[in-house]
Amino acid sequence: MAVTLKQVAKRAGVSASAVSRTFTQGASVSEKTRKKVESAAAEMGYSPNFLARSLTTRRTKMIGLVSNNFHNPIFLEVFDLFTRGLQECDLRPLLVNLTDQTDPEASVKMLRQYSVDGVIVASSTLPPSFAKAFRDSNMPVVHAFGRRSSNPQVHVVGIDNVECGRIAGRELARRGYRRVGFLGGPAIATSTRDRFDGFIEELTNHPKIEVSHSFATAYSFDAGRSEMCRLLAQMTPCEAYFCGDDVLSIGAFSAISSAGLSVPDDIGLIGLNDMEMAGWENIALTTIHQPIAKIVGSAIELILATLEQPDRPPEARLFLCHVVERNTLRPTV
Amino acid sequence: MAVTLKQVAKRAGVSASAVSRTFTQGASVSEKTRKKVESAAAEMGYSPNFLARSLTTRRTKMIGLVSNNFHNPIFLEVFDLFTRGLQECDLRPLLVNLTDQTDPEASVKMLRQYSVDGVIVASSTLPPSFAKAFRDSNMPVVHAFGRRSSNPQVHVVGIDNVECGRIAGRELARRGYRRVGFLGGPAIATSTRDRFDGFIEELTNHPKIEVSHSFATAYSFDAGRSEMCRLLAQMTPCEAYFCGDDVLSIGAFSAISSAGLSVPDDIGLIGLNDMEMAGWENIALTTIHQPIAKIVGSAIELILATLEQPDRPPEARLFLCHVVERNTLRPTV
DNA sequence: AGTCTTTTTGCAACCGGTTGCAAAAACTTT
DNA sequence: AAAGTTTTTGCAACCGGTTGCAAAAAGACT
Repeated sequence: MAVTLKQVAKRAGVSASAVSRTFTQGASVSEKTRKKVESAAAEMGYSPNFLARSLTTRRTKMIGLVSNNFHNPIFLEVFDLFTRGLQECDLRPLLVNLTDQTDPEASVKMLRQYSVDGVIVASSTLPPSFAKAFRDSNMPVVHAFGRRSSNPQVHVVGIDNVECGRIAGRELARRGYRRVGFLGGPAIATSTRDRFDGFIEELTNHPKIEVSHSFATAYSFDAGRSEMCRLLAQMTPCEAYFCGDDVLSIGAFSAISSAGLSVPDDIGLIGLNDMEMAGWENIALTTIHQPIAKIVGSAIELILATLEQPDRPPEARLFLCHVVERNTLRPTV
Repeated sequence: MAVTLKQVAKRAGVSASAVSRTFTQGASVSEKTRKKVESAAAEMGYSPNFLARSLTTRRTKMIGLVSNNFHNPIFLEVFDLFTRGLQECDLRPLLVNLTDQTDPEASVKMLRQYSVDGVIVASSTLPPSFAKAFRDSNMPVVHAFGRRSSNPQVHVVGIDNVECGRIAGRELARRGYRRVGFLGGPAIATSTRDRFDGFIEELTNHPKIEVSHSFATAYSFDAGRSEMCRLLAQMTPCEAYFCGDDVLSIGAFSAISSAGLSVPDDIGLIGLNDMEMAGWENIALTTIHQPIAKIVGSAIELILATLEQPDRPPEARLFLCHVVERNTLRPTV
């Protein structure tokens, strides 16, 4: 159905190679034949078939974009940034939505079958071993929002979650809270564990502060809300909570309001991410800003570099985070 | 690098065709050679290259998923549903993010170059002509969340936006509001115009009700908020507003609270979509429910059917919407 | 005009698969 | 065991391109 190179060659009265060369960057064609080919191609509406081309060039210009965070609103921003960024580099994202059913091996196999040039794993909950599976299969891979590891096996771009935990601990201490809690995401998620560790570590410097912790079942509004309901019902709640994610904070916020308590007067909250919604005036969440545009940009840059140079040693790029003060923590005393 | 069919053939001591047939549904291979091939393939870690295969089969099993709604949280739900649904049908979404820069022709060309089997346009703001460009280029296409047209040129799956406008008008009238407003999305968006038309039409049945209207610059929180701020400043506001989208409603809500007014005591709001967030307890938006899971499911079903039978006459599948009552309209009198 | 360079060109093989066709192999039937 | 039928198999051509190579064409220089 579609016009092929051969048809164009015939029409232009040249060989197939001539046509191919006209559409290949930096190939040797005279101005005269180039013109002939171009006008024939234009008349017939020809454009080269990328997949056929990829067979010999071994480049599909497709990047597997793998994620399992389709329930956290921040990922809409992440997808927007990734798709725009990739498009600007002339790459196309082949999307993989990891559900509980899909096993890792299957997605590795699938992306290999489609010969993607590289893979970006965008998730803060998947273990490093997941990204490594792609590496083991000889695909360039970058784990965005992933965990730094002591001897990195794959490229990681993200934040220092342990440091974020410390920042949160420091901030609550600075505000004079004496009983604080950590309300994390899923206990198995690497990001949760790291944030927790940093939080605890920082607060050991403040022995007078009582610390407790609990985990929500997911990074979602509902999980945050029901975990906070549980906390409010069970015991005397803490004075302030560090929630492992903004969407958890908002869920917790909702639970606190429903219980007839006030944020920040009765209970303080600090989140993590600084997603768009955190800045909405009716939410106004005090939170730790994660520079997602930088992370995404850097992840793309890194995957591009790795396409050029596949054996580039694994690198970890971690960006700094900072507190954005809004209205969910009481003022410094 | 990757293992090829020929290498497997050699190892198994059979012809290339035998290997190919082993991996092709319904091809004729004896049990004996199939076993030989399968064990050789397993040992070598072979799996067929889909793109090479697509050259002869003319099926890539890739679907272009085109959208421009990366700022409306409901689209995270939409992407989740689409990607899961497509994966279940053994199809892969190639994502295209239409920005203001990318022109339609370019994306048609791009998806043709990648030989996608079909295209799903997921947008409530693109004109029908956009989807038609794919059709004109001989690609199966379904416009999800699109506009019904009197003589449909492409498949459309969505809701009846005019009817939604009527529902909103009827609901506000039923509650005894006497001065109501339409706060729409971008004035050029087809969905906005249709919702507006239905709203006005319905309210002509209630001549005693005063109606005004205005448009936000985008379907976004900020746009909704700033438009509502403008309305509150300029004149005596209406008693209730129909906002063209939930995220606009939430923005408007925020503006109203900031002005020291109460929803629904001072001003009532009804949205459209019923996105996840509308149900969050601290928002509790009364809104018109759009059955997105049904829409997405139906869009996938329709694209599948069109792959089988490309000349299937264009079809419009519109789903019914209904009001979900929460806390942003005053009780019926 | 003749020789030497450089550029442009087409041939043919290849990328990794699929598939129509006819021959070979395996069964049935008599 | 021979003939007929069905199933399995490999050959070779093809899908839509790219590319190394050697020959042809164009340009530079005596």
